[in-house]
Amino acid sequence: MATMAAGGLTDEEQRTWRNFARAARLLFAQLDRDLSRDAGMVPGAFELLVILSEAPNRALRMNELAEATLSSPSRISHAIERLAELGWVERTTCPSDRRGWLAVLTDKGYEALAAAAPPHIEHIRTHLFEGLSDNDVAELGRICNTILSRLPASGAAGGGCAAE
Amino acid sequence: MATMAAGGLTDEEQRTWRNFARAARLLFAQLDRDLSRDAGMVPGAFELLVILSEAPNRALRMNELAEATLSSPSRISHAIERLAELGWVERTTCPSDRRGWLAVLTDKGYEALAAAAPPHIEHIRTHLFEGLSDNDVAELGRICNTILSRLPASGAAGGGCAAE
DNA sequence: AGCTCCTATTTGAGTGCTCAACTGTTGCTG
DNA sequence: CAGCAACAGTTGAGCACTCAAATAGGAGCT
Repeated sequence: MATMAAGGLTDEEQRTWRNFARAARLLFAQLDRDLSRDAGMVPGAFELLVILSEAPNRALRMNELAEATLSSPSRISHAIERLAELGWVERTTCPSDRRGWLAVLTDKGYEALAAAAPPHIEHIRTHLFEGLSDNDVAELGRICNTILSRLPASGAAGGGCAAE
Repeated sequence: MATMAAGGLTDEEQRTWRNFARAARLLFAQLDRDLSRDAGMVPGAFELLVILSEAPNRALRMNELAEATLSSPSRISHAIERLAELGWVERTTCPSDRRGWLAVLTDKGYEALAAAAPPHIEHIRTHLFEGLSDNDVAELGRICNTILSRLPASGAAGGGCAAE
């Protein structure tokens, strides 16, 4: 029944596209659920905390956060406000540029991250990697890197940014 | 800097995970933007229209829609209401089960889908497939299918459901 | 019939995201 | 050193999704 969604894709491409979309969405949904159940963490908060924890002085400017998470300044602004209400980050003015703000990970935020990380990583392993061979993992990484490199404003190759 | 997010993953796994997550999110975000720009279609609406268009009589029950799109009954209920307001679907009572409702794709909805599909597919090709070899496509499909098959409540293999 | 449990769906409150203004800074240019 | 475009970030409205509660019909048992 290769009707509407078929267009100019081969059968193989259609299958791959649907599998890729389903796998990605289901996987992210599962991980988000796990994270919110285990750590009471809203989807996306974890990523912000990780990135901050890896930054020098555990601090980053808002636009750097936006870039690192591939999201809009607006989203970062809202999200950091929520994290600040939880006491997980603090905002300090940027010394070198009075327009800017630094989001700083607090000790409390670091602890929340430290508590959330191990189960989360375990879930990534069980849901994503456990069924894949070493070769599959390498192939998947390579292919995704290729996809990334062709997407607008991606920052592909090796892991991008300072987030590694 | 393999700190918090490292845990029990190898370097290769970390790289693959980050590339996969970035590629998937960036790709979906791009396609959603394209779709909403070209067709004024909210993310997710397209998928519903496709599934309805492929169903017998262009009609499906709410729970079937939920299953096919891997989403909650609640989301379907809200989403179909929005599509109904646009005149793209209609709701009729289900003859065999008075609890149920059928969502039926209208001609207007079919036209909207027919207009939206070609550019969308073209975008899938350019963003996802154009940089991949035939072998990459096959590998990616196979790997995603493996991932799917190990995820709870997935319905993997060959394309799942009637959606092919 | 009547009871009870299960399934199908809707509803509404709450929350996070997007998009389009808006405020305040910086730094280039004449 | 004005003037002004570009930049950094916030704000608020609007919308889509989630979760829990509510409605309502079916199915099986006695």
